[in-house]
Amino acid sequence: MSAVPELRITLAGTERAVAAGTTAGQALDADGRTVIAARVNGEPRDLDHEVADGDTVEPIEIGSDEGRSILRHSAAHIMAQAVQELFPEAKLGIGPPIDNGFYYDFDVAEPFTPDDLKRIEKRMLEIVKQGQRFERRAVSDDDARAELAAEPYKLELIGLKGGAGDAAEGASVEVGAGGLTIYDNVHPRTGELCWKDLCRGPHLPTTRAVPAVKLMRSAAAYWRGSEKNPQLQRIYGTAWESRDALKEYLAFLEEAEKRDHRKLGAELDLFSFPDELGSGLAVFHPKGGVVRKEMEQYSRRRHEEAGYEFVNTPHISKAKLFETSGHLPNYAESMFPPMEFEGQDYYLKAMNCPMHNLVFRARGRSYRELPLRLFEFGTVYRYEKSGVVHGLTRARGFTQDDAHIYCTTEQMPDELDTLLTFVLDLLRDYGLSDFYLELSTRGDSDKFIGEPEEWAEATETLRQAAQKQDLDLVMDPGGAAYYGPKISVQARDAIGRTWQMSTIQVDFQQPKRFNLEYTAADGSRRTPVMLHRALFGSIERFFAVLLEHYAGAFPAWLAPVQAVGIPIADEHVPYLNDVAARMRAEGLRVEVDASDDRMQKKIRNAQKQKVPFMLLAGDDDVSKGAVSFRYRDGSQNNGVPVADAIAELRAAVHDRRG
RNA sequence: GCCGACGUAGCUCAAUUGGCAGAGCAAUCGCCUUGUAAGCGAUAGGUUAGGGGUUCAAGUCCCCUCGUCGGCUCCA
Repeated sequence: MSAVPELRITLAGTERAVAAGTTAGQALDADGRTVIAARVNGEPRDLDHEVADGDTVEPIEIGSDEGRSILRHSAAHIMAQAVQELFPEAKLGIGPPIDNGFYYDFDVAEPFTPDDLKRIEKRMLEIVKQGQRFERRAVSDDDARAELAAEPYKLELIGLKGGAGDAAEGASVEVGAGGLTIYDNVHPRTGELCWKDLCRGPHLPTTRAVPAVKLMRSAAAYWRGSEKNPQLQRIYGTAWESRDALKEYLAFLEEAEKRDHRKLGAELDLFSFPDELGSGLAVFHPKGGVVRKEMEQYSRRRHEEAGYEFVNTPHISKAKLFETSGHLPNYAESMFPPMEFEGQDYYLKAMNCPMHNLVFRARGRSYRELPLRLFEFGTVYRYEKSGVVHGLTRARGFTQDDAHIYCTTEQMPDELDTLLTFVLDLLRDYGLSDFYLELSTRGDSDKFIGEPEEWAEATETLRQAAQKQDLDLVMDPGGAAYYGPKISVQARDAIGRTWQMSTIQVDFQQPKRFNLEYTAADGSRRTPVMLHRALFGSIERFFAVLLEHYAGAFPAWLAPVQAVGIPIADEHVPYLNDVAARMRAEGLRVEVDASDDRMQKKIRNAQKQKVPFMLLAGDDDVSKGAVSFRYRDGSQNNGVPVADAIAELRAAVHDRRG
């Protein structure tokens, strides 16, 4: 590298001279293990990409988001190579990096077995050990077609190039916007070509730069994401910048499994899904009922304070109502089939809004009544496809905390503003604190109805309301409901997973379809704007989110049993019964464990039920008129006078603390 | 709905690969029990998801139905 400098590049913010032919890796002095790629003028590139005069070159580290994507994409290549070595008939689909890992789709005669996955993973580790080089090569479309003649799916992707919007998710990693490139995997010593794939890149310099990789599962997936296409076999894997990072990820998965609300629901005796009822239909047990009742009561109180009026509507209706609302033509297949009697089709309601519209329309409305906020815990039934039901988060019958707000166009900005603040405040009260907002807008599809100007205005109003909150705002183009744009509140839970919580939707359509009117101050008749909003989404779903967020250890105000009295010996039971009675008189949910079990066993049982407070009493406590606290975390506070203990419980419940 | 895996006592899991359905926990009964996560004993609990088939013999093999799980698609 003693040649006369010929190029000037920018490195770490300072300009530097390098010889012509210098690669990004050389410029960065990259080791290929921690710095595994480069960003050249903002574009990710391989380390052996030659820099040009005036380039800005930055390192990409393997542990960064971008670095992990490159690592995972490279791991997907390695997996595909292993698969084709072991299953020469396998045809390649696509293989992009995804959150926490990667996948690759294959067309094979037989689905992969867990045993196959083990063999594939073993072969992958051999490839990693070999240290094959990833080498980039530009090809013409025709050459690519010739080289990939045996890969029908790749040929299809080449044909799609340019029409990127049409391509399946992930296909852009194969064929970018520019010319086609193929990556060759080359044996480091023999120079032998081991494998190749159509790919935009970039990649790790060699397979050896994969520090930790593991195959997770296989499953079928439709080619290019369409039900109409054949199903390919997808293998999911994960790859990380270190063994420790992989271990941490696996521990996270284990923790998520422990928190699974379906599992906790059974362990804590909260709810169940009896087969006799049918798929996706839950029964809440007494303990789950307590949690649910507390959730509802608090919500109801806050809604009352916020000016909502409570309505009740039936569970079934003549078909005509849902035709008027516009739901039946569009969404008949996700409603339960109708029951027919008295010459009419009756449907189970899948949404509450049409019924609320009827409440609005029941009499003449004045502008003085607006905004009119109608609230209902409305139970709806949706015929979810059999493969999608999932515990309480995707059920076939569930109760929405549903409200519809009718207001004037002029009132809408203020209403949205206070609504969003109200929603976030309430979610915080339930213990969620980490949010971002998503704004879902109209897409190209013809499923969206209504005037573009109305959409634009509503979208802008939503955006302004969102921006007043000091939260990140993510755009979701095409994600709107067919009748209007929406804001949704996304919450991160205790272990960092995000859940879509509340939605706020603007609807210009239904007021028109239902001929909703109010009389304005000047005596004219006008059509109100309608806002749909649910905070929990569904009570069941929110229940599940809280259950997983708290890992079953609900804060005292929600806990089914807030305290358990545990006697040291039988003779202390009457004393604890008396303490418990005093606490119950204060509205606290307290039980005494008077069973034949030993005190240690009782503690274990209460601990497993995640009861917030254990109140122990033996001779010491009885003589002092006290109880000894044991908290869920194992800590203790002994000899607390009963009056203080009651005050402590009351305060914890009142403040909605642990 | 599609692909795959799975379904044994309330729960978690056995059953030597086609040869007598069993254990721990939970439940019930009894004995015992003074300090922070399992005291001891006994009893009861099953048409092996349901139905059909192959076989001298089926929890085990085959087919159908139902359900669950993991994905795909979908989520107004």
